[in-house]
Amino acid sequence: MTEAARGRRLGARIEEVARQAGVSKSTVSRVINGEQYVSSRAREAVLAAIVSLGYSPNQAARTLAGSRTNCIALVVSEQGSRVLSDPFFAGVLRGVHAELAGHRVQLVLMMSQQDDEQDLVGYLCGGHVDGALVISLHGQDPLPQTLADAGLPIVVGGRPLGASGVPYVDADNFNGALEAARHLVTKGRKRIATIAGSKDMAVGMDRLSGWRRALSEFGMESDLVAYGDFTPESGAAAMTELLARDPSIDGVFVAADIMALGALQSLHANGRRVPEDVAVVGFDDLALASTAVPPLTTVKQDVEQLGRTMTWRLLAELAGEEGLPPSLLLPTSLVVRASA
Amino acid sequence: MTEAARGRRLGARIEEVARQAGVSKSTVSRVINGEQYVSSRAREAVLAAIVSLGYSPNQAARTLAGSRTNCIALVVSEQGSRVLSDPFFAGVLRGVHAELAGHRVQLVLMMSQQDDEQDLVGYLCGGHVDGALVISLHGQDPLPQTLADAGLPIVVGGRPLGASGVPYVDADNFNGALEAARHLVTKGRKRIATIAGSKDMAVGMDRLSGWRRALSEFGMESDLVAYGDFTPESGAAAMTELLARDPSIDGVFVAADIMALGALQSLHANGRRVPEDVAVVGFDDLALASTAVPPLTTVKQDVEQLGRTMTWRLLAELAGEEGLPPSLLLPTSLVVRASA
DNA sequence: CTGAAAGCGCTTACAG
DNA sequence: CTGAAAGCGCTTACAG
Repeated sequence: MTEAARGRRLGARIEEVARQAGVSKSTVSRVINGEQYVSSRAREAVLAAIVSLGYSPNQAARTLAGSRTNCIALVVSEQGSRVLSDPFFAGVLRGVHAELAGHRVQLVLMMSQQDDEQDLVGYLCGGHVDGALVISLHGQDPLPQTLADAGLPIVVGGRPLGASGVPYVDADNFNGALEAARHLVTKGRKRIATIAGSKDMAVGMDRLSGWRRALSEFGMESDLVAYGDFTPESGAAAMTELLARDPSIDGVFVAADIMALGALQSLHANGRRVPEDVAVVGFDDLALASTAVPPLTTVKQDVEQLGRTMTWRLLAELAGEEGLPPSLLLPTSLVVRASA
Repeated sequence: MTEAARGRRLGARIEEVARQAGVSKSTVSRVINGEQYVSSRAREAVLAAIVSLGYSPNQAARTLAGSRTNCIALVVSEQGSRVLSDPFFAGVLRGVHAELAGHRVQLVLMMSQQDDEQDLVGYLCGGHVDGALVISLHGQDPLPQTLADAGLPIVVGGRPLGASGVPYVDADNFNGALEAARHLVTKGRKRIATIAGSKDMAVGMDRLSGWRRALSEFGMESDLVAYGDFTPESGAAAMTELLARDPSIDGVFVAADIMALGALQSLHANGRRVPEDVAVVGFDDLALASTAVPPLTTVKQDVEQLGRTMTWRLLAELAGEEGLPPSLLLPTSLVVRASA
């Protein structure tokens, strides 16, 4: 490896900046770290020297000397391969990146493989990052609790089931589903079913609760529930099951667009017209919702905003802000298209 | 910030490992770094101590002391927001991650915003990473050359136009396009056009060259060229233009599936049946190629393999391997579906 | 508001 | 094959 690649002999040291500015290393350090008690004369001299030398502090040295690492991790707790193609992941990543702009904080991407969760925890808690954003949790994943217990500042994307008291940001799934189901009632639907997500994920449960609440508001029975696993196939199977249980179904709230796609296929195969015979509302507002046949009425969640808010929350905590809300819910909105 | 979050008081130091193993810090360091001259007795004692203490070396200290950082960067040289939703990016990321597994090398994700390329270069060449993977270059981006000149080991994804002598990995665009065009000839097409990618990207030019070569093999004229910019709209516009220039077109090679989608729309709007009147071949084999109407015959490139190979090449260079090929071309394969 | 000095946890010649 | 010592480039009490 070349000297340059190892960061040696490349650019100035803090010592040279100090010399050029006519102050001590301590003062340069104070300026770099934005500390309070520095005379404006010293500050200006240091800033000028930094620019003229093209000085950039050595992060390894800063970290070792006890300050922060200026790195945060984005931890994807799941089979990495699948998740990376997920539009959810892409949206979150976009948001994280947007929020990080101008913060001089690097993003380290980590994926927990089943076999090396020990390594992951060791790395994260070993002082290599200042904090972590954790997304894509399945069921009762112990990771957030483990990290939080170790004292690492974290923010989870989506309400974690296995951890309490851990800060998280989530879409307002309950109210989104509530609005979706109300919309179906408003459209005159009398027999409204739902295709819910997995029982071991908060996102599934929260959307189911919202649907239940809406029906109970109108004194309707909430007995028509089938479960899927966020695949089109499971959506189709659930829809077929529901139609068998009650052929008079005239409305269905599907807890994810990806499952709604399967439900549309099943409805078509069973001779139902959408929305004439059965109105369908999805959730997420993926790109494919608007190109579905018919275009899907759905609940829009802003995934990029989720990434931004998680990042903001974490950076705020790292900055020592007090009184931060432990968790945050992002509003959703109903996007009405042809399917309901 | 808590002590734990700063990496202090958490786990053992090299000193404690040395004490427990009954050797010096130097020897522990040698074992950790897999050096040759360590007695097997010492090695075993150190390994045992490491396990029993749950020791994990402090990366900042290792970096500062002059060894490598064990971080590589994935640099996305473009408006981050767009790229992240791109299936190309997702595929590369998947490959990079897969190849990194077991290497104890962290991935730092960086995106070059137009305004802070200076910062980017400073960070990358400032000794914070051992090397970089650079993807998504538009036109004559000077970034690869800049990084290479600074002595940073890099591997570029896709042949860079603005840099010579910089190692890169790319799909074999020339031969892929050659095969696509030959396929059209084989199918009896007499008047074959192409919709090429932007002139300022190697991927566009290489695919165009392959198409040209195939037609020349058969003594056919390669005059029907229109250019797009890798959007469906540009594909539709280019197709419309081509049909206006020569209504007798009966085959078209489109340099990207995403543009082929637009071309299909244009053909439909102009009353052409696919493949009866005009046969269409795309490139990439995106998921949407198989669900297009009609399903698209296309040239498959393995994007995940691209990510893997880039990573392998970089790690090999960092490991000091000699005689590595400066650049690598990955084979493509024709996937025949209904459109041609 | 400022500087001298110690120390962060490793690696690496150097000497043996 | 092994150990003692210097040094990587910063930050941080401490004293002024």
